[in-house]
Amino acid sequence: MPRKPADQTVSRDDILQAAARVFHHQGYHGATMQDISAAVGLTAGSLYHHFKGGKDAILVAVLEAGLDQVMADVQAITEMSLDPPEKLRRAIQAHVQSVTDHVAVAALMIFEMRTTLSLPEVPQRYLAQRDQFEGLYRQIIREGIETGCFRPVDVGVFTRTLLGASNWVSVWYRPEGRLSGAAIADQIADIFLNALLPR
Amino acid sequence: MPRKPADQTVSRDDILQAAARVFHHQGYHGATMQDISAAVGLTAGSLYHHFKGGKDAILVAVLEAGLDQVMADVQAITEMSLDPPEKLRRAIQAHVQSVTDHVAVAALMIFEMRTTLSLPEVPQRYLAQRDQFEGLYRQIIREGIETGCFRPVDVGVFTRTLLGASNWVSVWYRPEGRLSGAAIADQIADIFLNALLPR
Amino acid sequence: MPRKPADQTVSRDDILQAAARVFHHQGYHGATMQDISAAVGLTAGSLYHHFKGGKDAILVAVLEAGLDQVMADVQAITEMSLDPPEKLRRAIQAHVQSVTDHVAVAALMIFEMRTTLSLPEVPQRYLAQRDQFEGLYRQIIREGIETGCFRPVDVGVFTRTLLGASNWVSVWYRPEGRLSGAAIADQIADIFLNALLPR
Amino acid sequence: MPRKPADQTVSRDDILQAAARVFHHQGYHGATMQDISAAVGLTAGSLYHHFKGGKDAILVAVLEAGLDQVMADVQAITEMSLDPPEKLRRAIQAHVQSVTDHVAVAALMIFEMRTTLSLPEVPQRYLAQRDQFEGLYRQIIREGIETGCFRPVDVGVFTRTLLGASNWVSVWYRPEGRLSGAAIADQIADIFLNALLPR
DNA sequence: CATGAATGAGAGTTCATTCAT
DNA sequence: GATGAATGAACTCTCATTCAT
Repeated sequence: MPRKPADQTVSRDDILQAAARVFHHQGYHGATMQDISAAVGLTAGSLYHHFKGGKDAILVAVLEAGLDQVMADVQAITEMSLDPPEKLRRAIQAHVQSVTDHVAVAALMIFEMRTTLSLPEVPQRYLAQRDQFEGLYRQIIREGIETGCFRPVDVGVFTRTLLGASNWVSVWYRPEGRLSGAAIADQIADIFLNALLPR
Repeated sequence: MPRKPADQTVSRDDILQAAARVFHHQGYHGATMQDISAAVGLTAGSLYHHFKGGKDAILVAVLEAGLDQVMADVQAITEMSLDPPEKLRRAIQAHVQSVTDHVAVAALMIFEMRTTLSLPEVPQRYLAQRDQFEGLYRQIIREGIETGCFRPVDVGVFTRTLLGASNWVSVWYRPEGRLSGAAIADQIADIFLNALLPR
Repeated sequence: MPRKPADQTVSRDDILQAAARVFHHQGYHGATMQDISAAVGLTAGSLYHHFKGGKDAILVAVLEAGLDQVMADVQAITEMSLDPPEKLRRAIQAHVQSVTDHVAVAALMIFEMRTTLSLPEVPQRYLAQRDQFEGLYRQIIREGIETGCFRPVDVGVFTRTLLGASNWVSVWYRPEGRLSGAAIADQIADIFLNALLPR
Repeated sequence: MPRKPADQTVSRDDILQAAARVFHHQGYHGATMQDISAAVGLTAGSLYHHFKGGKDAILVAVLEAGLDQVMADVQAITEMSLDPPEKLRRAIQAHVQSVTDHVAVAALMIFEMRTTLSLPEVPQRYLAQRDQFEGLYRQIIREGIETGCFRPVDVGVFTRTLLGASNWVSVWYRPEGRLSGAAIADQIADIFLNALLPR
């Protein structure tokens, strides 16, 4: 018994976006398929027509899409011919702005990363890409130290400190807040650049 | 890591520790009352003799205990008569070491903070304490800027950047890793102190 | 085994055959409307243009067609003027060969006969025809006993024993096996004829 | 919110018996966990306390228990020192009576044997035991032919014919019917013994 | 005729929680 | 205090079926 003369057909991307929102508000476990389907104007059963894999698959798809995007942004910067400080600054800015622009997805990457994703086999690719992303930062920092632009620091610790701080923005950023995403991005870039300044 | 003092009566603290471990491994939602009770040598039903409130209450208790502890450590430092840089360094060191010493609990503070805790009414006190904790850092930084020890930065952004980085340690720290908790703590303190150095 | 006459219009019989195959492989409940429609080159919804009654109706149609056919074969034989032993032999041969020639349908008659068909009202006619089919055998045997060709046996038990054995062929017959359908049919006829031999 | 001061504790065997009944009446797919649990005086969820494996596991357990039992009965007879005709007679009698005594389970062995059991990996053992059971009959018949007690027949076809007929009893036997299980068993044994009589 | 989007009912399962013993 | 049987609510997922296009 169908109904709904359909305002518009539902696309796979509509679902991904709705799911990101719902997951963000209620958490993966707190969100039901009903919540997600309602957010896109369907009933729970109908979701499975558009998205074969079920709840897990939706989460993974959301995360992969999100990561693909930041990854692309940051990678583009690493391939520019800039000196390490400038490269790092722009990378951080791009990264943080990406976080503020897509808080829902960014938050998911943090909060559903561990237990939700550790069981299945699917997201192996996702985790690999995460490491690769971290590698981009490590590379810039290593270069900067070698060329003397940066003072010597433990690359591993520094990179993760930087990543933790940047990701964390998704926890406290509020679109209606005092500072714009860009402003925050600048500030954070500034903090870490200063931290690397040779004395 | 002793599990059970063997045939001894089970204390409330035994449960808290076991729960922290189980929650850390499987996540709050992935952990069943059975898992927790088994980890402490009881059956699920018996847990309710110790924790009236059930699963939620256990999580909140774990988190509150954890936060109380870090809070005490850091607060003690803020009350010492030290100059802001030294105070900040010691605070960060204490904080990060607390994270590495109790990774399970620290990780829970991050991962179960949002959706798990947003529904009930109980943890209002917990959230308040979190803010208070953040306030300790803000205070130090503000002081440092006013006295000219630190270069001027946006206190809000800086504090959260610092907190994000410190909390994030619970995600990547491995006891058997290359660096000790103390070493990591030193490095992170170093990074943020440098970031505040007036030019 | 042709599946689809390629781009030709789909006939009601195509569906019946495909359905028989699919039901046989996966069982009635294990087979979805998609499976059936795919086997005939349609989408699920389109099946309803051909079979108003849905899945149930398809099964019933398959079974009725199958039963009609065996029924006709066996009935033709009963109407010949042969002595009971010869009549029985030919009936069994026809029946068993019909089973080996249409294993899928024959198996359905066994496996979906009970629970699947007991609920609805439709197949009343089908069940009546089954009884009638059994009656054909009973008649031959009764005649044989009365004329002294067969030793006296309990007609009811004997008939059902015979039917059980013949139907059961659909369970173990393999087209690529050691014995042809005809050979098996001969053997089984032989067994039951011998069983009826007066001592 | 438990209720039920419990007339008696529910045993694993209670469940198996209830399940056999329910499966028999409604078929495996037609039976819900609610039906089964209700038949034993529980709610659906409670079944999982007593039977970890779910619906599949229940069916398999029912079947295995059933097969174990017939197997034991028949095997005991094959080990007696009797001449082949007597051995076969008693085996058939035991088998058929076992069928009439446990119609529900016997019917399940037929009707849920194929599609229901073909998917999982568990019942491999069950299927193996089925073959072994068939082997018992084959052995007796082979012996009888070799010793000249039986006329030569195709052992494979004969055995399956015999098994089909015996199993089929579960389809038409009615406890309240004209003939007792024992009487039916005698008749069927009689039929097949006669069929093997050397001319 | 055929499609495919959509539905809605229902099934199996899991689990926090309770309470008599 | 501890147990374990029992509950019941929820949730994910499947599928026959319908209907606008």
